[in-house]
Amino acid sequence: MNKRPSDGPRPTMEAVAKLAGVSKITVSRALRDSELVRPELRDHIREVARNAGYRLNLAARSLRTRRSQMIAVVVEKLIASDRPVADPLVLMLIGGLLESLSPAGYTFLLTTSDRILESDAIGADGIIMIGEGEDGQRARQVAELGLPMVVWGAPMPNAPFGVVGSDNRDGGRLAARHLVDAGRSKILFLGDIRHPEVAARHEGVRDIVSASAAALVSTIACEFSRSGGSDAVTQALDDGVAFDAIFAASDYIAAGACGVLMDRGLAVPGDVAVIGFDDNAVAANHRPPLSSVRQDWTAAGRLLSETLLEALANPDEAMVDRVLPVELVVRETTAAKDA
Amino acid sequence: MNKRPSDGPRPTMEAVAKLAGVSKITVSRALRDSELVRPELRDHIREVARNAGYRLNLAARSLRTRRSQMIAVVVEKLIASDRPVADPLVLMLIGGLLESLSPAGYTFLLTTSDRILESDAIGADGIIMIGEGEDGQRARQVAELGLPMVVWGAPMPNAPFGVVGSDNRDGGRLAARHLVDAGRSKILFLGDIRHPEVAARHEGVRDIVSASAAALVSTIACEFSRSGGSDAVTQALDDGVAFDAIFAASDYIAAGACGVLMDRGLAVPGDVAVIGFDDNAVAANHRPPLSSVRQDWTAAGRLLSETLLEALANPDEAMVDRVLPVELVVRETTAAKDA
DNA sequence: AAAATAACTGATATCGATGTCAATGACAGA
DNA sequence: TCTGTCATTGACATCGATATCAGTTATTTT
Repeated sequence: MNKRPSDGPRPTMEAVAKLAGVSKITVSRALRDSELVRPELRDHIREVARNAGYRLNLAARSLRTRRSQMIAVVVEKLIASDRPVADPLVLMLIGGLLESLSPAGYTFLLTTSDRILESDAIGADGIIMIGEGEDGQRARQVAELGLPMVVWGAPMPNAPFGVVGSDNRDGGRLAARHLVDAGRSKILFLGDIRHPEVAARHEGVRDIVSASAAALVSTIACEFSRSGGSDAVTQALDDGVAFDAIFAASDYIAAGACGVLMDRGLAVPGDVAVIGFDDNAVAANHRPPLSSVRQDWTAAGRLLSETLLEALANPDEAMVDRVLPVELVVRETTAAKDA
Repeated sequence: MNKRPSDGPRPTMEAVAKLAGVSKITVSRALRDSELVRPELRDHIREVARNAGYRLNLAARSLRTRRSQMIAVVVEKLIASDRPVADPLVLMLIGGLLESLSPAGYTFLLTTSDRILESDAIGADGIIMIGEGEDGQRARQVAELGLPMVVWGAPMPNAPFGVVGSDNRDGGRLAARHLVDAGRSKILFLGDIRHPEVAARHEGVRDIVSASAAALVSTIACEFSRSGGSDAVTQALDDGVAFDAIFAASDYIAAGACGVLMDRGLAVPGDVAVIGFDDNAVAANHRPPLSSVRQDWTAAGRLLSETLLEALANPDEAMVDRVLPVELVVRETTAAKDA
């Protein structure tokens, strides 16, 4: 049997040491695979420990070693029903994080930025933050805590933390070029460019239109939600803006936009081509299937944690920002104009 | 200024005590709002602590109090690209958990069942598990760790843990009754009934058909994914099963099913009515909009954590299972047959 | 065979907080 | 003046692990 016999409190190292006839420090070493302990003795101790149902006390270890082996993962808000952070993609990112943090012996503390700022204790060795907040203010505040930190977002000058993010500008370029190639010439941009990542996408779009015959006819700020998209398109239509293509900063926005267009009798992609961003489940399930720009969130998670782990290992070196490539996913909402 | 002046290591209580001219135990009490300390002195100590940039060392506290104030939240797997657990709904649940765990002073450790089982230390005061795994095996294994535990799923007899879940059977009933009311009589059930929650939905459906003129013509096991749904329907069609309604165990399955039906020239809901389960973003964004059975995940999160916190407070009392109501959401895929 | 080296194992102090119980001073009542 | 009570504050031990340095044997070297 490999459970402890009695149901009393769990044994400590001291107890295991007594059972195995050695000192507790030797138990400590044996369990940590130290070469200082004779192999047979080590195995013996391990067996004794297992039979006794021994489990390491993390609090004690952390206190002594001054490392908690925990990483705080900070999200802006979890259930703001329509922010991008409530997206399944965030789960993928978290999956990627788990995948690389766990083998390195780290566990994973989930919080929001509000909470980590107000709490009087942290108990993590480092921070991974998902989304910088408008202008990166939020990230700067969290960085004040003084822990090594990496954030997912757009690179910022003079940031006191590392940044990992998708190549948003290139994403904007890919999408815009695709629209232009499909014969579109009047692009409507939906998204809030105060958000650094969206700003980068916007620049990408401008890179393309300024080098072609197409034009960026209007930019309308909106929330990252279905209703944000519908409202924005409604406004554009009511304002009499003429456009034959929409670049939306998220798939949700794109879906909302499509809905309004079709309700008003405009064909997608016949009259207006639409492309989203993220390539989430909504895009693939949309009718007609939505073209989009895919971000590789699992890879993102891995890269974030790798970057942080490196920083933890070399506290003195400055952190490097990293950029992940994005990929154009062509579906039906961006078919060529004449097709 | 409210940051510590020098960049040395953070001060301990001992240091704060020296600065404030008291003993460290008094500092401890002051920071914990004990009435044992004279109010003015308490305020003074707090100010000194803040100016010194003092932060409580959680490891030390945990070691002494034998409580970590952390709850492990265990998910089956995070990125099995198409399992329900990779659903945004899980994020809502997590949001609900955070919402009630944080005010109670608990933080939140995210892991998978694999990892919690293999690790040699836990460091949490209790466990919340999302999904029991097939037959509840997984949950039983995790329960062996000996920590208070609550799982999200279907109630099980003799479980060594508390169970909180939606009223799946009633969900099955609501959906089936709705289909019957819409004039359907040959229902196809898509979902794996080895999964306890799906089994309960299946029973609910049978409750209704056995009390009406309708029939449950076939039950086909499939994965919780779009492709699972397409495969299952394809099989049913190829086998020559005759049906005019589909109950799918998730919205993804339903979406996959609709795709195949329409590709084969069958109208939804004209020829076949389809209803999903969960009511996630895919359902609302589907064309035509998908009817579904909604689970309130945020409430679920709250209920899970409340149940666990109660168990933590009264270790001796047995845990009670709890059931959350579900709600029928009627959209277009289940319009009446003759309409 | 003596001395030097290697290979293990152990004793002690320590990480930073808090529970327990003792000590101090102020003040009321006898 | 002396004792008892209340209100505060402090000393000490302790939670369970690990770093450091000091032993204790084997093993090799000369």
